[in-house]
Amino acid sequence: MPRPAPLPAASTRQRRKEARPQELLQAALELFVEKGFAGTRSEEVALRAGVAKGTLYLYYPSKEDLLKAVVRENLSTLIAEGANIAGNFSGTTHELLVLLMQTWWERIGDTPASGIFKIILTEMGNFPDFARFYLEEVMEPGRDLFSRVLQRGIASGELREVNLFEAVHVLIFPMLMLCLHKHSIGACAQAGASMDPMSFIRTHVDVVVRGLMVRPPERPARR
Amino acid sequence: MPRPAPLPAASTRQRRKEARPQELLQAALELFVEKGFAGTRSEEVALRAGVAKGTLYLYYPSKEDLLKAVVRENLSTLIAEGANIAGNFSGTTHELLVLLMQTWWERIGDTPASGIFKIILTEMGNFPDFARFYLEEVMEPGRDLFSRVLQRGIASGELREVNLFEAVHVLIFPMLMLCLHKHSIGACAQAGASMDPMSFIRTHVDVVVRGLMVRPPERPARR
Amino acid sequence: MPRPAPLPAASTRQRRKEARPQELLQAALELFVEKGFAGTRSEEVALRAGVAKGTLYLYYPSKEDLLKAVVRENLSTLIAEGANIAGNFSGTTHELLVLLMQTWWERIGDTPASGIFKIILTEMGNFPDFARFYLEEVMEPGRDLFSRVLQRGIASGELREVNLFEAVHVLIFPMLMLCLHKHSIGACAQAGASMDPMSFIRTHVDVVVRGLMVRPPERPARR
Amino acid sequence: MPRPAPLPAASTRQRRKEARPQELLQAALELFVEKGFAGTRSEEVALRAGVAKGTLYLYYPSKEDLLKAVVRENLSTLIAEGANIAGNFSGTTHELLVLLMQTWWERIGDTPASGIFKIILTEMGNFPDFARFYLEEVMEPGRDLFSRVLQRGIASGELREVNLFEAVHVLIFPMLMLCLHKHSIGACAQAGASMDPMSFIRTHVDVVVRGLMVRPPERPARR
DNA sequence: AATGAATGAGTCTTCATTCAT
DNA sequence: GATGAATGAAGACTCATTCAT
Repeated sequence: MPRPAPLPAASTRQRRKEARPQELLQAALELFVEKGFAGTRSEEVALRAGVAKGTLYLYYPSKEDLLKAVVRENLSTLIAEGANIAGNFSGTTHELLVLLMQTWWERIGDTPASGIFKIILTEMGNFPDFARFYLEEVMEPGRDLFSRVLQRGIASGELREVNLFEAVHVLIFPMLMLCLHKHSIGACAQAGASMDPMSFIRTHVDVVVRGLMVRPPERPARR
Repeated sequence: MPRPAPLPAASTRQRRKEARPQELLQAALELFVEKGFAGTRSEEVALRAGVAKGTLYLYYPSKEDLLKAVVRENLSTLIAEGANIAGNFSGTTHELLVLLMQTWWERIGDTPASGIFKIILTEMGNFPDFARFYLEEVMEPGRDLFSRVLQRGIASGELREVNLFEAVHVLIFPMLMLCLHKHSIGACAQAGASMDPMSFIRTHVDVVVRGLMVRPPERPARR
Repeated sequence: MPRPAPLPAASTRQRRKEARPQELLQAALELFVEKGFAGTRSEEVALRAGVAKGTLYLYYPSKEDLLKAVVRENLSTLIAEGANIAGNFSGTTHELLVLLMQTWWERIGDTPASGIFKIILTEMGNFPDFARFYLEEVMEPGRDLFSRVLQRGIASGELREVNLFEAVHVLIFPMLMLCLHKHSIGACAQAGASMDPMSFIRTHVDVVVRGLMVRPPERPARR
Repeated sequence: MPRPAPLPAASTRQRRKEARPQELLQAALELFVEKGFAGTRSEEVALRAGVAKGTLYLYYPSKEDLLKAVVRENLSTLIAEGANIAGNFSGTTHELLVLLMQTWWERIGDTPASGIFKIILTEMGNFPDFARFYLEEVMEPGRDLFSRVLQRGIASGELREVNLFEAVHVLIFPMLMLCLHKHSIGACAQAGASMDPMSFIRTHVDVVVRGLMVRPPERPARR
């Protein structure tokens, strides 16, 4: 990919200016996840983003607006990723679920964006529009995605008939807890034997898919 | 000032006075869960407990101490219940797990004490001793309990050999999410189709235990 | 001066509490007049009233509300006094006007309440409801009062027919300027020969009433 | 980029540059009058003058200096006009006073410069040098001017002997109030019946001069 | 010269905590 | 013990001023 134009290379100031919103959102996400929204001072956010107190307010008119921007930013990431991953797939349902979960972990779980779940969890009560936001834009699409996958498996005879709504949550909940865990206990030094997320995901999907199968393989292939 | 009636019950005032710490802890738990620790005004706690601002400080020297008392109180509840539930049991591992989970939900999940998980999750970062507290007194005992149950199942030939540590989390994580869910989305009016926890727990344990079985029943017994 | 009743003498705290709003309004009036609303720090008001910063906010939810309370308080004083002064009077129009003006000066002009005119003047632009407030509750009643007095004089043959609206302002404007003057130049040490307000008022009314008379006295009685 | 037209007049940019200080002072005067000095943001001044925030500081080193320049500028206008208006006059004192007042209104009262009185009034307390400034350069010359006019009238037998100092203020105060009025109530939409200043001035001078006359005309000539 | 992004001192306001009653 | 008036440290936000472009 040749980059023929030597580029006028916008001045440092200009370049910073364009990057600012992202940098501030990044810093805010981290701090809101670490210390909570109310527990984070707006100056801390600015400082972590490498600017002064006042600069924050050039980009976001209030701390609350900053929070909203953080949520919007990271929620749309989630939505986009979700839709993206669904795609066309032709393997077994088991394989599809493993792929979905692993991809999701790589793209979100293993990313600062994973912190958004903690924010949503804690601030949904204080900012009711987050609830609508999250339900409509994330939870429902996510549930639908997994519902369709399970239905596909049932239709193909791979899986037995179960309460879809509940089964979907059996699949999803551990993934969410993995994110929450990462930003709570996982962030504490004391935490002993930590889990390898990828390995956990394989075990999780393996156990759940087996549990949903009409008839599991005679001889467990792996592990 | 004679107190003529020896009375089996202390005076109302006396009774209230003795109940105060409990009432304050109760109010604090609720508010800390709803709005977060930093987002809760100490006067709110007092008011919800039916006393004046100053009274709170007669019982707890600071808001932080109040939080610590809330956590200690509810964590010890957790511990006590945990030890209580384990007990001697002679049925199948599946039955034992269903019993454990249902009992746990009845005693804790369906109780205000379930909010403690949200508090722990959000405040662990700000109050590092909570981490030690929680890890040593709750998580490890809990993990051990379920580890032993699974090992029992493996030993008896019911379950296949899996990574115990991970399998335990596949069992536990959805239970924790159930609590967190209850205090976030579950508390929002907008939340659509809500889940019946008891039914979810049955499905969850059913799916996971099947997924862990050496060879699941030829004919699914239920559902 | 006997003080027969030993008086239950409400506790100092209680007594202060009841006096607070007044004391704060008093301090706020003074400072807003001296330095303008925007130029006065809310802490200054509190300090001048002898309380701490935070105490102000126990009584008035914001600096702006404090301003509104100051205006309301002093405007209602004005209104009350105005109605009071009008009264029944049986002397000449000249005498009535002198009495009105002198009373008004004693009750308001020579009082901290006189500062309200400066506040109204400067803040009317920033707080449009003050305009309505002042117009309806003060200016119009005041204009009406003086209009009626002049009409009385015209009806009795004392005064010639003039444009009432304008004549009223010829009477009123110097009185208002006297107040404004007192809180601007009058408050500056450098101001040289200062004016005796009472004397000025006599001269003012004397000149204006003569100027309005059908035929002034052959021989000026005084001065 | 050729600039073909040599142009007899300096480039637009040049012209604008030379006009800048005036434009800034004009904008500042308006805003300080509307919202007060403390209530005006320096950026607003720049924007109203059509330049960017920083440009203001190329001309005035601080907001306070800007205020001082505004006051100086408009005070010297006042002084110049004052001296200008006095002139040689040969009619009656009444005619002279009407002429003086009307000219003053045309040149100042009906001009943005009239706002200076509001600024002086409100900022005299915060900027004590304004007091000296205003007293020495405006008030005293003004008082002297009117004093001389009245003395001329007394000397000529037109006017009776009165306390000159007070009489001068009876003449001046309504003129000042006219200006203040224009920038407060007069600027509010709600204000009902507004006054025609020129008509008011005639009535005012008429009434006051009659009131000062030794013996007013047997038959009032006008109105 | 002109701009406007950035700064940080200064304000308003909140709220944990104290203490006279 | 209980109260709630009072306090003042702390935090959100503004805006005069600077300075790189």
